[in-house]
Amino acid sequence: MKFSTSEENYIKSIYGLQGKTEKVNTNSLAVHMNTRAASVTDMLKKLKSKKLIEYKKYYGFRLNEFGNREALRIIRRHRLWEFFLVTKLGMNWDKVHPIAEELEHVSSNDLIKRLDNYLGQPKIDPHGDPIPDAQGKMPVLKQVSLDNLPPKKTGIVSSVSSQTHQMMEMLNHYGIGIGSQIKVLKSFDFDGSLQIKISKQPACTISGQAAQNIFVYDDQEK
Amino acid sequence: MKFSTSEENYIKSIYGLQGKTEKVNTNSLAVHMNTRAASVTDMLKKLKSKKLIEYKKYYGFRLNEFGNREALRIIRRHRLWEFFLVTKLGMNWDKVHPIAEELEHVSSNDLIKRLDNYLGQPKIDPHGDPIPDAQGKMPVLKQVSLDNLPPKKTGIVSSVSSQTHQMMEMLNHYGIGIGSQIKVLKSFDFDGSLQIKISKQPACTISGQAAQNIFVYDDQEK
DNA sequence: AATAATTTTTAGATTTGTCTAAAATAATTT
DNA sequence: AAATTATTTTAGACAAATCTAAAAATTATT
Repeated sequence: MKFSTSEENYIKSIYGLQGKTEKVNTNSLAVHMNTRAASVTDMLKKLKSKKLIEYKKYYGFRLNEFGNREALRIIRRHRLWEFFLVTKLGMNWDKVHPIAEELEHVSSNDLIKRLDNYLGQPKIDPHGDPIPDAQGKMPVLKQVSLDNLPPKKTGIVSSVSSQTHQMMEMLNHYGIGIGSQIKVLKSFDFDGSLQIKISKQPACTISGQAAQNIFVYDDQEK
Repeated sequence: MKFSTSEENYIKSIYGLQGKTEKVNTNSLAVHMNTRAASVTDMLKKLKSKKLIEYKKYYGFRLNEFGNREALRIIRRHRLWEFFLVTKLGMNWDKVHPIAEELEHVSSNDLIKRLDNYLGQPKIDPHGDPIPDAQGKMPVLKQVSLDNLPPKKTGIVSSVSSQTHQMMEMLNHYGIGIGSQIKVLKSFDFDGSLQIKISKQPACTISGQAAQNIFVYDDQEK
């Protein structure tokens, strides 16, 4: 089934809110979407008629099974595009959201399947959020900053906490990017610095400060 | 200035039609866009009020300077996305049009600039159509099928005339893709077969029939 | 429990883009 | 040149998505 851009935006927002509370109320959705309560009510009727939500007047609402599946499909598209924009086009992670907001509504399953493959089936987006798989399952991967990765264990770089010019310069220099496979060879208690190895590159050393700002997830977890 | 998806589609269609005839008439645009003449008239009023077209009632219309610039920006986006879909995601060129139709309306200049760079500033899309540059200039590059490329002259593969499984298998095998730099070392009059060299690969031989279906453009032209 | 305050819904209007049917204009034919 | 035909525009309606203002329902307060 196909949904309009507006419907998709509502679905996504409801999904986001119901994560925190059990049932969502009209006003909070209106605030979250920067619109009026009346507009929300109108859309709720439509989403109900399309069987995406449970909704009782004056009571509250939530996505049903079908609605949740749809939300996850949209979130998957959004996060894959964000990953693309950062890793392939070199945009900063704090700039990609509004563009992914537009790209996520392009509705071709084949496109998304190919994009996913092209990007190497990433599990975590550049903000560190998990990317639902094609079945709508959210990977549960714990991320740790590089200084907390046990030595000899490899991790995949999922995100970096700042994308200042200075930080990016250093990461580029060492060949560290999102998706890089990285292993801590040795950590020095003296100053917290780490000797690390990135696949197919010679070992190098980075400061503890740098390591605190690089996040990785466990390679092996299924 | 920002335009709606619908406005952009009209701009693009007018551009396409006025290429052939001098002024465009309401009915032909309606047919071209699969809509009614009345809808076209409505939109013409809006495009006129936004100063994109010259339009005199009952007479005809055409894009003005500003409208043409806008059309070329849209076409640029469309063709860059087509190039992306074919060269990066491996889609067939005869499948990419409807997806590019959606992607072309994503309106971020930074996105397009980066996409262009990422793709290597391509000049020709996978259908063999020129891609306007950032200033809206259409490159004028003559394309020839590989069997017509003079020996010792290098060309860039711009398109292939069929994307059957069999064709793609062969191209993959030889490492020939859109954007490949290719040189004819020797052509054999006996059967039309060609010995060719693709940059960074050993020389190989392809049949005359294959060569007729591979199009290249002149490397050197500015 | 009655009143006040808050939240949600309805009623009706607006904007964008579309449509059909009818009127206006232009082009063709006799 | 008058009549017929074709094209284009207008008038009025409709669907989607939004809004404001008022009414209805719920929740909180005295």
